[in-house]
Amino acid sequence: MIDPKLLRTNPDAVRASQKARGESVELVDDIVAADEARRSGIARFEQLRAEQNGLGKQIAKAKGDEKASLLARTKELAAKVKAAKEDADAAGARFDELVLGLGNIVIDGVPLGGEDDGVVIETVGTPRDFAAEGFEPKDHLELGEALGAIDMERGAKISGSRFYVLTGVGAQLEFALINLAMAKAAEWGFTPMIPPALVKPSAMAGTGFLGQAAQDVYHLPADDMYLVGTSEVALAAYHSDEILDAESLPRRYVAFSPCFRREAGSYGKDTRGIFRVHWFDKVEMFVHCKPEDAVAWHEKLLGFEKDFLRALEIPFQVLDVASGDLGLSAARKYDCYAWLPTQQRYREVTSTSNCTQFQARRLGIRYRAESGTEHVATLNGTLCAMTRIIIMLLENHQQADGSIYVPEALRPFLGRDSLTA
RNA sequence: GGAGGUGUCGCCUAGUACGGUCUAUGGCGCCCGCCUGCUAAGCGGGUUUGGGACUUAAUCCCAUCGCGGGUUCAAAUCCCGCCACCUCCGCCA
Repeated sequence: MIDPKLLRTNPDAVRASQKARGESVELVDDIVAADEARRSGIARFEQLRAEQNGLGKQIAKAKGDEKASLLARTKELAAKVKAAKEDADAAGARFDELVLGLGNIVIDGVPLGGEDDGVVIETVGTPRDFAAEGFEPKDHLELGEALGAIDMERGAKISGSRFYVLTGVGAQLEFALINLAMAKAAEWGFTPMIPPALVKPSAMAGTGFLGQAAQDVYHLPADDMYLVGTSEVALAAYHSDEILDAESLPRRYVAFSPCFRREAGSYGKDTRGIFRVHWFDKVEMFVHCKPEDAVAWHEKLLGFEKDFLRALEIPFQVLDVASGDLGLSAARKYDCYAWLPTQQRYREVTSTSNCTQFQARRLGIRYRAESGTEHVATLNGTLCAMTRIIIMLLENHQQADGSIYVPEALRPFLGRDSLTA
């Protein structure tokens, strides 16, 4: 949720942000009107209620006839109070409904536009020239099957399309990646976490995944629970309705969790292999910090992501994601796109978002500031999405003989320097 | 899943049988001040959270006793539903 005060003090900023997102600007006017209605409703209720409270005190002391006449008066008032309360509640609900659909305020400097308007701000490493090496690169599935690392057919047999089984070295590779990621994150000061992958509606709504993104989320109706698409959900909700000590910030968490995505609306896209699947495991970084530190932490998270990809010796680009492609919660987002040889293009492997105070407001995560309390800022960033990274390792590090070079950083965790069939 | 118990403003706690000076008690901790060679002790005051009135401060108003409803002029207190935790039983990695 954006700061409701902003609607009164600077509605133009909200309109501009909404426009940048390619969303309805009229919605802002509706919300401003709803806010006005809500506030006047509350004022009316509070005034009546004060009157009623005053009478109540007199009644408590009164006796006999005086009490009877006071009772008659206050009964009438009570009906008015009840009606005013209902009006105020309805206006409040209307406001909430509208304001929760409003995306975060886009940070100045974010490129304007949609999916294709992100700006490449950095390119790291150089894609290999397989032609010069004298062989045609194989894709990750062909390589993975030859190594006995990926079993798509049985994945589909067990769970359907877009499911897989990591087998043998494939499974070992994931464990090695998890351990490398966790070891690095611990060095950077993150606390390791293993949170639930099944969460309540409040956690899902608080992180902004029940809006436009709802069709991509698995819901268990029998229990009204959701399968998370990222551990960001649990790590954000971890401190919901808490007031943190300022000295305890920034709080840095790194979590391992499975991630579930319905991939509705991506029918026919990336159908081969494990690029786009309904479930994968991920190591995710999450930061709760003071609002004024959020931009700096966003850069740090991006730095950690880059460090990890560099350690795996994978060429990649950094994209400053355009305003129309941010998702509800993010005020700015950087994606890392790694080079995928068989597609001759960069594909997304990580994503880091600065959600400013948007999620914290919805979830009630505050800290004690010099004067009063203040909502924290939350940020998240992918450290290692297993399936995507496995793809990149297999394809980028394949050798002419079908073996896979293992980057030095990963060797201590995998216990070998190459993968062979 | 079954039976019972508990949930009060950081922590502990009084209050709930009987609805109304509950404007929620006391202790601990913390903050400010006084006192005092220093420290401790002592003394006085403050200390839930959110919203609002006011230019600020002081002050005041509304809501808030796990959450949501209901009864009532009036609910921490009575009724209903839910949630969390504890104990026991059953089941289970």
